[in-house]
Amino acid sequence: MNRTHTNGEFRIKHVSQTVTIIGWVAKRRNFGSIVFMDIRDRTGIVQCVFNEALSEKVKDVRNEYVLEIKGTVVERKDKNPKLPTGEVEIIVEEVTIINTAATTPIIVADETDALEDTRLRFRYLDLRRPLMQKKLMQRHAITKAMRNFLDDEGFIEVETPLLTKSTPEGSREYLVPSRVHAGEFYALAQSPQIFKQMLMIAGFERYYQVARCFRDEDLRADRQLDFTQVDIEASFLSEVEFQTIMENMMVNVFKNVMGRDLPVPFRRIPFEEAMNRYGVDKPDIRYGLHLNDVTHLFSASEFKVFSSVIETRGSIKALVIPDYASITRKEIDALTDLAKKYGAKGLVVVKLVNGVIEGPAAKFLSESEKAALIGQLSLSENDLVLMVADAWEKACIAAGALRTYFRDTLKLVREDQFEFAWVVDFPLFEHDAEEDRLIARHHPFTRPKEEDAHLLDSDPLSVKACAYDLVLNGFEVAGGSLRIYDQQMQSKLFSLIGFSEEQIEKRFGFFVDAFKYGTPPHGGIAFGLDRLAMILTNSESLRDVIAFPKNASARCPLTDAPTPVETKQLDELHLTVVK
RNA sequence: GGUCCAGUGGUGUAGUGGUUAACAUGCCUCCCUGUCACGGAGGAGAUCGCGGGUUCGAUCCCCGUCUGGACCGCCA
Repeated sequence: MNRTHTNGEFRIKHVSQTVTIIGWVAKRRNFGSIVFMDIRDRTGIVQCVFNEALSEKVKDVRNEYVLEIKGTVVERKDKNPKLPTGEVEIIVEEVTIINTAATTPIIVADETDALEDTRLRFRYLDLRRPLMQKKLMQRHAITKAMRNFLDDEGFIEVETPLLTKSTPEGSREYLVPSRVHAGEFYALAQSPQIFKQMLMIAGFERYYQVARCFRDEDLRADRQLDFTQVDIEASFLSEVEFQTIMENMMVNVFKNVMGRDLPVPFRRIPFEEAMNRYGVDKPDIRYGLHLNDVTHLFSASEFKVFSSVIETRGSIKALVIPDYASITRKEIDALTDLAKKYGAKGLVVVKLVNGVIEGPAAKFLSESEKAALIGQLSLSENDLVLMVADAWEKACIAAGALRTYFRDTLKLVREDQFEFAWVVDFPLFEHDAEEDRLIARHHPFTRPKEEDAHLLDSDPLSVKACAYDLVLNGFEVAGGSLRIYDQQMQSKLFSLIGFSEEQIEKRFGFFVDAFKYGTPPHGGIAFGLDRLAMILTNSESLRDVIAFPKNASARCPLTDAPTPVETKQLDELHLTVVK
C-alpha cells in the first residue's frame, strides 16, 4: 500500500506535506459536518479531520475500522499536549475504507475497563492497546540487547531439542507420546541444561539460546507453563569472570532499553547472609528493615515458645518496625496469619512504649531479657518488634514475609528503583523430608566448592556450591552455577542424591559417558526473560509481557486449550484415557 | 492438594429476602464546524454463572458445582 508515514511520527516539520497513512480508528468525534478521527498504528495516534464534503462518506465508520487516508498535514489551531503528534493534524482529502469492524467487547485503549480474563479471550484486541504494544516492544528490546551483547562477546546461538528425554528429577515434565514407538514418551525440555553442557564438551566455548522451556507445575503471577530463558554457558571462566560478563550484559540492557546506567559490580550476598538479613534467598535490597537474630538473648528463657526452639537449636528472628507501636489488634492478627502461612507457628509481638516493653508477649519475658532486647535492637520509643521462633530457615522465611509486607504497606520502594544483587555460596544439597534423602538444591550438575569437597561424605549439608542467583528487586531473574566436569565427581553427586548405579546409567548414562572425553571446566546461567521483562515494564504479572499466556488454571482463554482429542488421535498414539 | 476473594445488560461495577434490578461506559437514532474521555436529546440491551435447599416469595440466606483471580504446597 502507498503509506508514506507512520502515524506516530508527525511533528510540526511535516506541515504542508501531502501524506498517506493507514491505521485503525481509535476514536471518532462527530460534529455533523466536521468529523475528527484518531487513527492509530503501532507507532502512535494522529488526528485526522474530515470536512463537510467527506463527512457523509465516513458517516458509518466506527471504532477499529481500518482506513487508508490521503491528506495534508497542517498545524493545529488547538494543540493537544497529551499527544506526541498533538501539534499537527491531517486534513483528509481521500479516504478508503479497507475493512470494517464489529463493536469490540473491550475498549481498545490504555485505560480499558475489561478484566484480565476478558482481555485474554480477545487477546488480539487487547494487544492493540498502545500500553500492551509498548510492553511487547520493550521485551523485544531486552532480548535484542542481550543478543547483541552476547554476539559481541563471542557467544553463538545454538538451538537444542524441545522434544527430549524424560529425567524425572526436578520439576514435573510435559510428556509427549511417541506415535512411532508405542508406549514410549518424549519430555518437553524443562531447560536446555544437559544439551548446553554437551555443547561445552563439544568445544563451542561460548553458547547462548533464547530457549523455550516447559514445566508442568501450578501457575502464579510470575510463573507460566511455557516460558523463555536466555540460556547461557561458557568454558574456562571463573565464577567471578563469568558473573562480570553477565553484569555487563545487564548494564547493556538497562542502557539500551531504559537509557539508564547501572552501577557495577553488583553486590554479592552469601546465601546465609541473605536468609539472615532479608529472610529470603532473593532479597529486595532497595530498602532496609533488616532481620535481627536475637536467639542468644533468650538462651535461658522461660517462655516456652522460645525455650523449645532453643532446645532444638532453632532461631529467633526479630523485625523492628519503627514508630509502629499503635498497631491494631486486627493488623497483628493479619501479620500472625501471614507468618503462619509461611510455616511459622506464631508471632511474638512486643513494643516499646514509655520506655517499657509492652504488648501481648511482654509478660513472658524477664526484665533482663527486655533490657537486652532494647539494647540489641537499639529500640526507640514506639517501635514495634515482631519475633518468629522456629527452625532457622523457617524463622527466616516467615520473618522475611513480614519484611515484604511492610515494604508494600509502608511504601518503602519506588517503582523506578532497580537494584541487582548476586546471591552466592548456596548449599549444594538440601534435605527432602518427604523422601528423607539429600536432593540437589540447584541441580545435580552443580560443582561443589573445592574447599568443601572433603565434607561430601561426612557432612554433605554443609557443603557449599559454586551456584549463584541474580536477583532484582526481590525476584530471581537468573540462576546458574559452575558445573562438575570430572566424571568421578559427577557419579559421586548422583550417588549422594540416592541414585543407584543402574538409575544413573539409565537416566544420565549418555551424559556421564560424555565426561570421559576431555570435558572443559564450564559453567553458565539462565535468565528468566519473561520475569525480567515483567520487572522492567513495571508489570503486575508475567502475562502482561507474554503475547498469548495461559491463565492461572493452566488454560489458554483464547484457544481454550487444552481440549479433548479424537479417539483416532489417541489410537495412533497408543493411548487410552482412563477417567 | 489447600486457604482466601470474586461471578449482576457488550464491558466494568452498585444494590436488595418482596413493585419496573441502579450507575458508568459501550452500542443505536437524531442534533451540532474545533473536538481530543467532545457535548446535547432519545432508545435498545440482564432468564443477577449453574444445580439443589430454606421460604408464601431467593439475584440476595444455606449446600454443592463450575469459572476466574491471589497465595501456600509445588516450581532440580
